[in-house]
Amino acid sequence: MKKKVSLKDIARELGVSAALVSYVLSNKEKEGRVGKEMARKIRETAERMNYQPNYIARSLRSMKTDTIGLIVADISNPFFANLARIIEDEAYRNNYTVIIGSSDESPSKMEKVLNILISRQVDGLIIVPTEKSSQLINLLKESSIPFVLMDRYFKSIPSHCVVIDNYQASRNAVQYLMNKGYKRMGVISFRSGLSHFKDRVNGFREGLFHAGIPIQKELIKKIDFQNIDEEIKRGIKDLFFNQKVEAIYFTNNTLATRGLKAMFRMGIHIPDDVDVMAFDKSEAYNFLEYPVPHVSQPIREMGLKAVELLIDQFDGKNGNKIQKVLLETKIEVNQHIG
Amino acid sequence: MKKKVSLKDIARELGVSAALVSYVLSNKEKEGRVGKEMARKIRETAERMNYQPNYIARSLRSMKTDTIGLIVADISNPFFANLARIIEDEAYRNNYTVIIGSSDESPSKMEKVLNILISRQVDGLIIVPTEKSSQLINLLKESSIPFVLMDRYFKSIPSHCVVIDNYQASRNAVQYLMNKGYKRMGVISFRSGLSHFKDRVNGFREGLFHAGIPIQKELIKKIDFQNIDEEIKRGIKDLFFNQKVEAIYFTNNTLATRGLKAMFRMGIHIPDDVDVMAFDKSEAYNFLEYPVPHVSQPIREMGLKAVELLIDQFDGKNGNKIQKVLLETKIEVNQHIG
DNA sequence: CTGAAAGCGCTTACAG
DNA sequence: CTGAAAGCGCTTACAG
Repeated sequence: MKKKVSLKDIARELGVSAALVSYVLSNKEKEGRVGKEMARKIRETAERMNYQPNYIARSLRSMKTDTIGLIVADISNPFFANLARIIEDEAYRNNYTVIIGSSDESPSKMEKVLNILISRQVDGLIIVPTEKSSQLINLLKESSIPFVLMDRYFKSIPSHCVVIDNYQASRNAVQYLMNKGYKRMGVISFRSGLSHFKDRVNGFREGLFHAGIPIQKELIKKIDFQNIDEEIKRGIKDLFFNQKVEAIYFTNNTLATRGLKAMFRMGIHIPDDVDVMAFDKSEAYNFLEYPVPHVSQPIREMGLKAVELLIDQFDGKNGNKIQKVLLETKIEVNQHIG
Repeated sequence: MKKKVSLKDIARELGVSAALVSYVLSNKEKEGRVGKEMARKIRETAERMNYQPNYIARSLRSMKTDTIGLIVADISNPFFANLARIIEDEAYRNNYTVIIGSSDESPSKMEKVLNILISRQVDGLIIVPTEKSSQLINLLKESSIPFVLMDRYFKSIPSHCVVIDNYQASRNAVQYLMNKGYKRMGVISFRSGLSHFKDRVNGFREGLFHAGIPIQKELIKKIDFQNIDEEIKRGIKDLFFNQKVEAIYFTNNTLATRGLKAMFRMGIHIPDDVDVMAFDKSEAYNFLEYPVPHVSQPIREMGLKAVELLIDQFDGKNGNKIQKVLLETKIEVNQHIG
């Protein structure tokens, strides 16, 4: 185990003070204070001894860790994995590293992860908050640790956030289906208090309402997180056989892929028997005879913007003004892999 | 901005030394040194003042950060995302956090990420090494920072690693196809020096060889990372129309999903026109009429084992003996979502 | 049972 | 242009 070289080692080697070495190696602005010749020597020696600054010591002094905590629902979900990748790249580009944690949509798990990340002194957090975590977010606000909510937010808690306009996205989706001539449509969503699912269902409902199409409760299926495949199958059966809908709208990619799979297994043909519309894209859509129209989220913009809003807070930009970024979605019909 | 309370604050509050507080709050073994009554008071006060230990300071002292660096090819790839999730959970369970970085299969990017993680003083690393990174791994070995290679390794460099038996997996896959009565088969793989792709192709080749089936170069298609869709299409066309193979073997999930998609678009029917076999699972398989037989990797075991091997190194278990874990794969035919 | 002190490696205000 | 010193918050060997 080789001992790592420290500032002091370099200083001793050259017979100068550690302070001087620090100025040359780390404190760019004040480097002018040091003699050109000495600066050169110091840099040379540091190179030769393969000096690597100790970030921990630096952090203790500076009260900054250059680390961002990222809490998503589940990093193994493609949507969050993609988001994480964007954030990772953007963070590295700004000289930050990223510590990840998954909440599994559980507020207690989220609290646990949050506390761990805070105790690790992350400079700030990007959070996809779970259902029923508004209390926690309120507490976080009081702690004055910079953070940005992503994908979801709480209407009752003003906070920096980057979300899409879920309501409008669903309105557009319904409009798209109505333009195809459909009048009788069903929606399959999660039984969830999360704002984005609510907004998606509301957009669907109100889109129909504004078109003068009566809204029936039976056309809105709410699926439990726990028992997705069973409930989806039941929902589709009812919508298709009993309600005789012309189209089904799935409010996220999990529901869409599972639902499409179920329809496929049941021998229901798309779009002849019934048409579909999905929220989010999925690689699976490529394997259907019929391209699946879907609401496409600007994942890249979301990630970039979240990092930007966080770093703006570090830099004290925008004063104390809460930045709420609402991104547009679009409807895509043909999906290209990679 | 509320100042965080420190050990000293608690000590002052109670009129004792910071050392005492530290013993009670952190140094479980030596807590016996402290009076029961005083210990109670200290704990109570810490609770009341909402004391949170400063990990940075602790790390500086202890030379440990309780952080694991994870370098994968691309966190947005489902295989690595799943792996990352297992590792994340297992790390948290052992009181470690995880910093992630993606290499994009580029050795220079891998080096950059590696250096960043090392400078952040991670206690150890779990690495999916890129092609041509053996030099880098050798350097890492000299640095004596604990690490575990995963998914791939270098035969020339003895190091802790967790991999599957790619060669045997392919032998099994070929056997599976031969049992179905096929004699003329093609394989589609990447043009890559990575050991696992080589082993997969070799297993295929030798499986045929041992069965006395002549091996023709034209049956082995090597695809470039850069231009996957084009080359795959060409490869499949040649295998199907010119070589008239009975089955095609894809050596990973990217190749399989893209290849299947291409076949689907070309109107090639599976398994009537030609049969297939894949490496890795994919959600997309669910949407084919015909279930796709594939080699299934024990992702969970890989992740758990990698963390275990790393922590064993921290604890000085197994002496200096290099632990090379070779996991078994199995062939799965029916895939279940979730 | 408890305290004073050193030190982890760095940064930076202060003094010259 | 350069150095001595304090201090970030913690742990732990030493002394009593």
